[in-house]
Amino acid sequence: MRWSELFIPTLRDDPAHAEAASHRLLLRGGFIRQLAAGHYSMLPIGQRVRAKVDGIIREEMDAIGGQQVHLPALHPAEVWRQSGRWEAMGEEMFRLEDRKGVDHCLGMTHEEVIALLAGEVFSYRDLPQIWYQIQTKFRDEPRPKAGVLRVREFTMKDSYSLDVDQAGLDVAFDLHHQAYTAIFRRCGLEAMDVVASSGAMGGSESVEFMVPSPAGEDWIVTCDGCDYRANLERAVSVTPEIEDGPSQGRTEPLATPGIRTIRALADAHPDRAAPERQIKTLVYVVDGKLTLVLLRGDHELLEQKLVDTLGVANLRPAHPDEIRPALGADPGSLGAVGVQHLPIIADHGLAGRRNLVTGANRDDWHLTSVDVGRDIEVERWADLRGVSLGEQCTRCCGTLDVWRGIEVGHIFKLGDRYSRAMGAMVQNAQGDSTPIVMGSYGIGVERTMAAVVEHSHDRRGIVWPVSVSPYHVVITVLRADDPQTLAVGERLYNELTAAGVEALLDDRPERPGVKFADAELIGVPYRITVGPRKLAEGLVELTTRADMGTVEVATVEVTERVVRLVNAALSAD
RNA sequence: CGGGCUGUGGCGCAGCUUGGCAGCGCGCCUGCUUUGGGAGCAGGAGGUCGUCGGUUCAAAUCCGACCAGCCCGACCA
Repeated sequence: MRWSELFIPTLRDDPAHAEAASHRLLLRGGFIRQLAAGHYSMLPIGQRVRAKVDGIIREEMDAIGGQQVHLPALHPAEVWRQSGRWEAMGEEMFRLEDRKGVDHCLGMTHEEVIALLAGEVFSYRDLPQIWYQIQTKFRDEPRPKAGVLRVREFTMKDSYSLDVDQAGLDVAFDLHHQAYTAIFRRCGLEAMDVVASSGAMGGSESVEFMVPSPAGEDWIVTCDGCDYRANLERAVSVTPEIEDGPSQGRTEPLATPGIRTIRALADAHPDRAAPERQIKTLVYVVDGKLTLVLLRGDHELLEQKLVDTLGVANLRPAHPDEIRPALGADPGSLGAVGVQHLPIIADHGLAGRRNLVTGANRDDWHLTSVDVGRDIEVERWADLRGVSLGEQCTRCCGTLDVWRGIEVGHIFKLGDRYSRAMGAMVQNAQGDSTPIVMGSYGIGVERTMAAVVEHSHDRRGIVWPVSVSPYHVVITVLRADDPQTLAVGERLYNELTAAGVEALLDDRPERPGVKFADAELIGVPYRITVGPRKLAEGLVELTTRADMGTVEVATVEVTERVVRLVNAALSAD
């Protein structure tokens, strides 16, 4: 294509209000424009990049036997009511009514619709199946941010596996794991697979694909001694033993006027109330019911772990006016000693502990010499605490690191939750009717694009890998008004195009600086510079965007050289 | 939803304190010159100053409400 005929509205200045590198550079480079918070238009070169990512995804999905489908984005509420998610999805789902007053929603995901289709599979002989689509999803995010990294309307590749049993699901899951690894590698990303929480999807196992980036919104825990890696929501670490000393026989009250925090109590009584010797008592409302959540004083609750442990959707911290009638004190003086009427869930870090300090359920008083087993009736033990930087790995005793990542993909083993709800049954080899075992697998397409930019840019702009770049090579004609120079540019363009290389001919009547700056901003991996001076010696220049290295090449040889470079880059996948 | 900030030609901003002709840079259009790292000169086009209401002889400017956007947090398959 001739640049002079394209719509590539590059901006000379950084846009205000664009912090994340991908947001800033995709805007400046003329790839995207914002319509509203969380809704972006893809401009021509942005669409080309997205099509490249789509193409890689399709190739890899087809390679594992996936069949592409296309499902409606607008769903009747009835379908979601059948699975119970019409209520469970809450405010994140866009809902609307048609003219007859019937409820509908914009699809956030398609387990229900797929499970309905799966109802047309009757025999295990027709399994396994892998169905996928690349389609727009809608989620009413409370806070869209960072350009296309977190939006309310986006393209997702979602696929679904159907199997007769768990062993089949394991195979489909592994196939997707391999396909995702290949997809992200081909997009130039170093995506890491980490153990993850299944959240509201349900299911037995899930793995996220994370790209390390400060722009990411998830926290990832990795070990420096082994290959342990997990989302913070699932990560565990060694809890060092604390020496509590002998039991004191019974609890003792301690006047603590005005003290409301773990820190303040530790400062007031450093001898016996260090944070690790206190019990942190939190009160949550779980499905409408007050529940006490206990952790060691120096540990933080990771709410997702509580959600996963209890298997509930509705959970929030209790308000003080709900707590006082139940426990008789305000937050700051709460404890679980003697509490019989509320469920108590405690973190493993408190197991077997003695001589601890906790609130007395009486304002301005605490209790000392508290033994967890003796004085507190824990109904359920669980891993509830968040891992911190520098703690020990449970597998190898190595040191844990915590860093930010962008979630570009997530794969789930769902089981039969949706097939049961939607009536997707097959007959197995024994002739018994059995629910289809499903898996669900997603990739955020624009988020993957943005992750590539986050991962690969410099002060000049984006550095696309050949595989997803809007063009493979840009031919920068320095004097587009000089017929001979332009003719050489056009000849190279025609040769490259004929050889299957996607070339962009910069024939604009701009000065060289403008053309160089734009080419670097939009990140095309190779640039051929055609100027009258070098041309007189039969030479052009070939510049590699990644390192900005430039070599002079004979005009007659440059096409072959670029074809070789591009093909090498594409086949390296 | 809580906290902070911002809304003025396409982009980046000034003007607001102290009310009085709506400005600057870039970009855009025309012409001439220029052409290896975001050119120069000359002449132009383009703005309901986020919206609504109030105060006033007079509002971009003061007051109120609302809307939108950005950042932090909460939230988030």
